[in-house]
Amino acid sequence: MGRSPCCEKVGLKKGPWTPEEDQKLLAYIQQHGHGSWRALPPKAGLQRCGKSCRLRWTNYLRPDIKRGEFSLQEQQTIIQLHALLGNRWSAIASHLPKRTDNEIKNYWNTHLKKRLTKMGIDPMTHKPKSHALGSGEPKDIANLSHMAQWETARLEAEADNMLINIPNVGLICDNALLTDVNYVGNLGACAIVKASDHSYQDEQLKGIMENSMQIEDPNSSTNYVSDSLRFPSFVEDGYTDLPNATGPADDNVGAKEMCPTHESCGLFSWMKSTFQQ
DNA sequence: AAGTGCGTCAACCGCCAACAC
DNA sequence: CGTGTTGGCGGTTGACGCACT
Repeated sequence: MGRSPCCEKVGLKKGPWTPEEDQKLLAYIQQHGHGSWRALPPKAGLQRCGKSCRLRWTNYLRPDIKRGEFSLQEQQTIIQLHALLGNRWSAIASHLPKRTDNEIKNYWNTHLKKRLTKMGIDPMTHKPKSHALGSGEPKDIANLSHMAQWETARLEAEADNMLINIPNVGLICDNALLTDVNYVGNLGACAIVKASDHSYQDEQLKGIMENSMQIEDPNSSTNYVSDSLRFPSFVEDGYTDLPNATGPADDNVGAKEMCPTHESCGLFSWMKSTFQQ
C-alpha cells in the first residue's frame, strides 16, 4: 500500500485553482519567496497542500513561463531530445527555456507522439516501426551498439557543458509524403517539405532550420530552395562529402536512395560517417 | 437542441532520491 | 545506519470544450 495522499487532511482543497487562490500564492511568493512548500499554504492563507502550491507555481504562475503554441524549432528540439533522453521531461525542459516539463510532456503525448506514429515511426525508439525490434542481424546489433556509444558520448559532452553541435537536415523533394519535422536516426532532425508547396515551405523551414544545413532533393523537378536557406556555411567549412547535396537536378545517384525516414538511405549513412568521429 | 465521442491540458497521485536528524 | 520529511519527477486522470451526428 502506498503512502497516503498529501492532501488527505480534512479541509484541504483540490481541483482547479481560482483566480483568488492564484493571487494569494503569487503575492506571497513575490513577497517572501516560497521557502518550505509544506509550510507555505497556511502562511499564504491557502487551503491547499504544499505540493499543489508548488505545482501551480512551477507550471503556471512563475513569471518566466512561455505559454501557447510550440514553435517548429521547439518541436524539433523536443523530438531530438526525446530520442536522446527518453521520457526525462525535466531534462528535456531544461533545454527549452521558459517551457515546463509538464507542458512538454502534454505536448508530446497529445501531438508529437501521435504524429510520429502516423508517420510510421515508433515514438519510443524513434525508429521506423518495421525496424523497431531490429532484425537481430549482427549488422543491426553493431549499429545499435555504435549509436548507443554515440549517445553516451553526447550525454557526457552535454554534462560537461560542451554539447556537440549536430546539424539538422532539411530535405525538399517533390514526392515527400511528410510535411513536418522528421528525424535522422538519433543524430539530428530532418525537415521534409514538399517542394511544390512554395506558399508555406519557406517560413516553415526557417523555423526548423535555424543553425541547420539543407539538402535539396536532386530528383525534384521544381528544385525550389530559398536563397536564404541555401546550403550551410559548414559545408564550405570542409563538409563537402554530402550525398549529392549540392548537385544539379540530374545528379541524382544518392538521392535515389532517399527514403521517407532516412533510416537506411544515403543521407543517414552520410550523417553517421560524418559525425561519428 | 441534445447526445456522444474525442482531444487537450491542468492537476493529482505515487514513487523515489536527497537530506536532516 | 535507520527513519522520517521534503521536493522533484513521470504517469495518469478527469474536467472541459469542441466537432460531429
